[in-house]
Amino acid sequence: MNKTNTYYLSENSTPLQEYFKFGLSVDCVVFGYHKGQVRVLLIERDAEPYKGSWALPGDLVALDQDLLHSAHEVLTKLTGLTDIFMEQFYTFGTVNRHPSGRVATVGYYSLVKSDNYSPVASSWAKSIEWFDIDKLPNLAFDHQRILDKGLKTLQRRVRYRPVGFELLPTKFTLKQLQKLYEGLLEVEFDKPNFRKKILSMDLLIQLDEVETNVSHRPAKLFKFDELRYRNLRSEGFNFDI
Amino acid sequence: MNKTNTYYLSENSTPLQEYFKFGLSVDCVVFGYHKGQVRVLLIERDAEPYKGSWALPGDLVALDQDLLHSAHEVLTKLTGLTDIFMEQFYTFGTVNRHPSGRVATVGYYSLVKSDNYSPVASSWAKSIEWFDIDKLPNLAFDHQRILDKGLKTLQRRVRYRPVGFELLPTKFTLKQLQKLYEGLLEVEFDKPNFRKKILSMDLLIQLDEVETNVSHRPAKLFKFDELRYRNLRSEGFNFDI
DNA sequence: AAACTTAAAGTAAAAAATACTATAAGGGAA
DNA sequence: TTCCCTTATAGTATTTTTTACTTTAAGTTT
Repeated sequence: MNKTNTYYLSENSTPLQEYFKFGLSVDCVVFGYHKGQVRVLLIERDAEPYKGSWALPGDLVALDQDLLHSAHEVLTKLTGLTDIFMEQFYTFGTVNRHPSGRVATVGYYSLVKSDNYSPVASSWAKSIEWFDIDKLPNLAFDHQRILDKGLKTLQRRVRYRPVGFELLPTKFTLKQLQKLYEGLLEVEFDKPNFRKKILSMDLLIQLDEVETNVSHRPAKLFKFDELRYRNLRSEGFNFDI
Repeated sequence: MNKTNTYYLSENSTPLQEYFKFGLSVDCVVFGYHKGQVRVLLIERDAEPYKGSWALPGDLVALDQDLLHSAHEVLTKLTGLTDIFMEQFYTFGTVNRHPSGRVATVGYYSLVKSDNYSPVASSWAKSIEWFDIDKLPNLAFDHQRILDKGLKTLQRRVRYRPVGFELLPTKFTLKQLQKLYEGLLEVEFDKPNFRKKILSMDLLIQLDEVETNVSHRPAKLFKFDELRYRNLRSEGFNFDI
């Protein structure tokens, strides 16, 4: 039996409504940054299937809901966060990825300061927790694959967009910035060279302040020059770390 | 009425089966390269909705079919091409993007040699044609948006993946390769330096053949070393032009 | 054979990345 | 107060990569 082209012309015997039986879900890979460590937000499922397993926060999309809206709703429900930048990265649609039916899931990722709030488990999650990216439990469904792909996307995009600056306080030291990128990209940079590279971009404004409460020479504080970044971008500049 | 979390715990009144009414489709943005011009393959619809309009080749996915498989099937049916590198780039799922129901569509793009064959319109397409990327007709559904996003993805990815090699004959000269990338990226390269850069990647096998039917010194022919590319990739090598 | 065209190899300067050294500025302990 | 410790910041030297350009080679055309 030919199952293709059904929609555009009824050339085969499969009725149209047989195609409209997909479930569509969103899964959110919420990355958090805290003291040099990248974490990811997971929930412990309190429902079958995979009851008791850890999983990415996600949910089926309602018929009258846009995808990004759905992703935001999931995130807000689980973490209380609103207005978080989220971005789609891939859609996973293998036939047997879900035991309860044919469900394709659209992956979204976001990046937040994980020490800014405490996520609260909602009703369908037994608990919710941050996990360091290198100490993950076994995950439900194909969520490990989704997480991996999300992490790769994050690491790629973080190199070409100054997304990372959003994870720091408004005033920060170059060391903090370096630690941030080292944590996100899982690499180490040479300190003097990292300084040179960042400062040569001319994207930071040096403040007349230094850090306090350190038992050594305090570092100067900087802030991100967002206006200048926008100007440079429009001139063809590409942020690249 | 709370419509969320239905799947994981029945906290609200919407029955589970109400969520399984999505249609899922794939749309293929098939780019072709011909004499310095980038083209895209479009079909003229011979069925409602948008009967008579031009559209991207695409179709609903059957419940027992994987996404990529579906995309390949569409492409094969319309163009006769098989074993073409195709890649997912984005999923479009706006609530009202499709007049006949809630349909989310997964976008795939591919790159082919457009002068290698003549695509044949299949039963549900009145005609099929190559359009230069800057002379497009009005498109059905949200296909213009899908095409735009596909083109942007292509231009980004073509820089750091040897996708472009798919557009050349198996045996090609370095000049052909250069012209190809110049066409795709809309830039010009210095010939000796382009040579050096490409050859230093060690991704080409030099053949014992030269081009024929040219009225000047014939160039050596090369072929792409796919095995070596896979090996290099796994060692962390990144193609970058 | 000379002129012409393009391939292919080579070379030298400039720029960028990398590795490392030196100095400065604070706090803490003696 | 002075010396020591730590980390910030500045600076330098080396290597690697990119860029611009020159030379030589190998074919065809006249």
